[in-house]
Amino acid sequence: MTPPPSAKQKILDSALTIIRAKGYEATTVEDLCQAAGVTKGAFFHHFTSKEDLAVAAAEHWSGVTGELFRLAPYHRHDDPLDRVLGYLDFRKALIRGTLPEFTCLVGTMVQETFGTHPAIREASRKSLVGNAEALVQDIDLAKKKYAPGAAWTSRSLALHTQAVIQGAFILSKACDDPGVAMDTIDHLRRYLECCFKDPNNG
Amino acid sequence: MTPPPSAKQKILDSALTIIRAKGYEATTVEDLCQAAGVTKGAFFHHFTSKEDLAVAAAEHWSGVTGELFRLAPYHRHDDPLDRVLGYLDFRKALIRGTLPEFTCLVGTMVQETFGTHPAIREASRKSLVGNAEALVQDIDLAKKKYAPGAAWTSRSLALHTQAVIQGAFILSKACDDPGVAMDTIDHLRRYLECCFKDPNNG
DNA sequence: GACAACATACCAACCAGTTGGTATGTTGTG
DNA sequence: CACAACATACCAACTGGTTGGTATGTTGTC
Repeated sequence: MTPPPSAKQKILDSALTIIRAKGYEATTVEDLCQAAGVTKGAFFHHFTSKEDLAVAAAEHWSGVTGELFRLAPYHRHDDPLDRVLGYLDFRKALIRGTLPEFTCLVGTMVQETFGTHPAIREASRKSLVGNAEALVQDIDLAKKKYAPGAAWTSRSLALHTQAVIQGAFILSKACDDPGVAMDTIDHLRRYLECCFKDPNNG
Repeated sequence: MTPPPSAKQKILDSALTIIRAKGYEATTVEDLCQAAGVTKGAFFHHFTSKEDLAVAAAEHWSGVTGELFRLAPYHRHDDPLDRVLGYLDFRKALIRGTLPEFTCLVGTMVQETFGTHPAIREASRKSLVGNAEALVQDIDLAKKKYAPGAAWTSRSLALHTQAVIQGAFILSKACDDPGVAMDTIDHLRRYLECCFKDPNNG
């Protein structure tokens, strides 16, 4: 049924894991080849450079996570605010296992490469902003319903959710404790409830 | 009066700038030596390894930023909530110049090294948690005054502020736009106001 | 047989760390 | 004070292993 995974797919899948565990610079091409079970010839057949692989990995990440959120159950709620809060509950539920398993590839990469690899920065930006944009519509509907006069924009609040989630990962990494990320998402959820409770807030 | 800066100090100061711009792994020992105007011999006289330098740089960073916040004007407010909000205004005001100039050294380093360099992770944790702990007392006083029955702990909220600020930097790096970080700090400020407005919130 | 998908063998550049040395204090002692 | 013994701060040159990337096969398939 499913065709055997090609070398390209195996490299991309390995990249998600290894770069999240070691970072972009510390990950060598040979690390990726070994994890994928292919040779360097195969690697440079499919990618022109290590940077090219990182850009492709960011796009692969966008595809994987985009699909994950698109199919998630929180979209079933009738109320747009329930969908927004359900997104946060879903993000919190994803925090399990080891840190490299639940933290964000593009957040990790952009931290290292924003000043040195513009192509990776841009691919990371697209992924992060794409996640935010998937939220804007529901935030906008909830705003019209519950807080039409609020000072903040839906786009700004959507970007804020992504920033908080990224920050939660950094603190978790520093403390080597997934619980710190969960606590921060709890605070974020409380903020959103607050945003939609009183239209004069903000 | 002030003695000429020693090689060690020059290396540490250079490290703050260069590691923030390029990340830990991409920064070479020679990069640091060149920026500091010293030789590799001097480097390895003062630091046993590149990792050792990173730990020392994180501690240097803690000292520099700790002093900056300790001397900042927001402590003058009589009301503890004003001091907490004043801290956020101060953090926002620090966002100027280029990204490597205002983003956080330890947040950058821990992202790359949490799984590979435990000593750097621990030094980064101490710096981040230290920043949070400097806030806990004022948050606690404000909580007793304005929201004694709130569900959240002062420590958890203090850690949350640090997480949001770190996340703000990541989004700014991805978008190559300091304004994104400012917007996120505005949201954080609104959240804190909300936390202390109604003791039933949370 | 032409072309894509790989594998093998290899290289030049780079990089963390070493070596062997000099110059300038500092300290203990008669 | 004088002077030996030692420590600190620093430098220039070198090294051995690593790394991104290349050049050249080989193999399966249309």
